[in-house]
Amino acid sequence: MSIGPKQALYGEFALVARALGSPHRLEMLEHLAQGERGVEALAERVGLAVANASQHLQQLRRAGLVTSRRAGKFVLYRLADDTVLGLTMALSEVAERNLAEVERIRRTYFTARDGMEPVSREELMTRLRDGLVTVLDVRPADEFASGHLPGAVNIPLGELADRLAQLDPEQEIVAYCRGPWCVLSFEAVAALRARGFKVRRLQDGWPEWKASGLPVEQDAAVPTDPVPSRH
Amino acid sequence: MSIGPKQALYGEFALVARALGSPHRLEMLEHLAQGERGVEALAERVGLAVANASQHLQQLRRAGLVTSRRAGKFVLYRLADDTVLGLTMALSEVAERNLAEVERIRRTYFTARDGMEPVSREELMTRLRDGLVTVLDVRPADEFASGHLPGAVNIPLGELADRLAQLDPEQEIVAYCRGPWCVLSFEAVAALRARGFKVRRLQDGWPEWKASGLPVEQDAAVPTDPVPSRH
DNA sequence: AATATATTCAATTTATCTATTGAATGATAT
DNA sequence: ATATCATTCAATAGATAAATTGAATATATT
Repeated sequence: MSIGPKQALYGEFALVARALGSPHRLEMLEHLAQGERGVEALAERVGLAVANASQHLQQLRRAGLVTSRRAGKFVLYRLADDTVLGLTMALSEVAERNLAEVERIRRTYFTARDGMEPVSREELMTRLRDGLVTVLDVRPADEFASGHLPGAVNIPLGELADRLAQLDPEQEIVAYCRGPWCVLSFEAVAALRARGFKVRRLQDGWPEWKASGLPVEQDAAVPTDPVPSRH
Repeated sequence: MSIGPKQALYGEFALVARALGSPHRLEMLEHLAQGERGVEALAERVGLAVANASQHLQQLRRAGLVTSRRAGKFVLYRLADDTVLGLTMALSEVAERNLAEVERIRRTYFTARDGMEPVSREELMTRLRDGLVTVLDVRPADEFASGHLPGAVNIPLGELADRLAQLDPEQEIVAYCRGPWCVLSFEAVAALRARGFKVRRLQDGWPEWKASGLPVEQDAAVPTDPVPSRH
C-alpha cells in the first residue's frame, strides 16, 4: 500500500521547511536575496568551509528555494523565484510576533541602535522625487553593484568613518542594507547620528524594495538576468 | 565571546522552520487552522499516539506557531495568530511553484478529480447575495461546528452518498473543505459530478475564507474566542 | 479523600542531519 | 594534452530529532 496524496504533499512541504531550518542556510538565503552569488563568496560570508557551503546550497536547491547556473568555472546560485523572499518574510514575521526571544533581541540590540520608526518605501519615493534626501547603501560594494536603489550612494559600513566628507551634513540621510534584520544599517545610523547627521533607516532593505516593484538601478558590468537552470 | 544578534535571530527563525519540517506537524497545523482542538482529537486525526502528538504540539508551541489553554480536563490548542496561516500558505506556494514532485501529485491526483477552475471567494460572495448557489461543507461535523461559510450545508464526505436527497439537482453547488490541498472537496466534486450535479470547488478552504475577513457563521455551542495563553 | 481521565514527562532506541576531510569531476587556460 | 581552479562527491564521526513505552502530573468526578 502506497501513501496518499496528502502524505506525499506534506512530505514535500516539510522538505522545504527543513531546508529553512538551519541558521546557516537562512543566512545564505539573505545573501542570495541581494543577487546572484558564487559558492566561495557565500561560504566566506557565512563562515563555512566551501565543501560544507556547497552541501547546504544543494539542500536549498533540492527544496526548490534556489537555482544554479554555471558561468565559466564558477557556479552561480540565486533565489528560485520571488515567492522565496515572501516565505522568508512570513517566517520572520511569525517569529517576531510569537517568540519572546526575538522581541528580546530586538530590544537589546536593534532599538538600542535606532529607536526611530523607519522611513517607509512610499515616503522615500516621494522624497526622492523632490531631491530632499541622500540615500545611503551601506552594503559591501559587490552587493551594491548587483542592484541598488536609484541614486543611492554606496559607502560600506567599514569605510563609513573615513568617508564622512562624502555626506552632506545638512541633508537628511536614509540608510538601508540587506533587510529588516540586517545589522549594517543599524550600526550606520548609530555611528552617523553620534556625529550629528540627520539619518533614518529605510523600512526593510534592498530585496524588499525590489520585490515591491519600485524603480531600481544596476551597475553596467553585472550581466542581465540569464535564464536560470533547475539543475 | 558570545554570538551576535544575527546568529541569535537566525537561530530563532530556524527553530520556527524546523517546527514546520515534519509532515505530521504540518497536518496538525492544517487541522488547527479549522479551529481549536484537543490533543486526543488531533492525535487521532493525524494517526499518532497521544504522547507522540503531545510532543509534537509542544514543539509547535515552543516555535510560537500554536498556543494552548486548559478547558476543564482538556488542553485545547490553536494557531498562535493569523500570521501562521500566512506562513503555511507561503510554504505551499514555494513548494508548488518550484518542486516538480508537487506538480506531479497535483496532476495525477487533484486535476484527475477536478480539472475545472475553482470559484473565487469574491465570485461566491456575489452569488450568495443572489441566492443562486448551494454552499456545501464536506468536513466532519465538529469542524463545521467550530466555524463555516454563511448558509453552508454540512454533509461530511463519508455521508455524501446517503444524503444526496438534501441537495437540489437544479442549483449549482460550491463545495469546500480544509484548504487548497484538502482532498475532501476533490472527492466530493468527483462523486457529485458523476451523479449529474452541477458542482465546483471553492478556491482554497475555510481557513483562507476566514482570514480574508469575509462573513462567517459559527454554531452556538462552541465557546467564543477566549484569550489564549502563551504557556 | 480516592478514583478516573487527559496530558505531559522521562528514558530509550532508531533514524536523520551536520561538519569535516580528502578525493573526484568539470571547465578553463597554458 | 596537461595543469589549474572551483565545485561536488563520498565516507566518517558527532549531534539532533522521532517514535515508543511506562511513569508522573493535574483536573474533574465520585
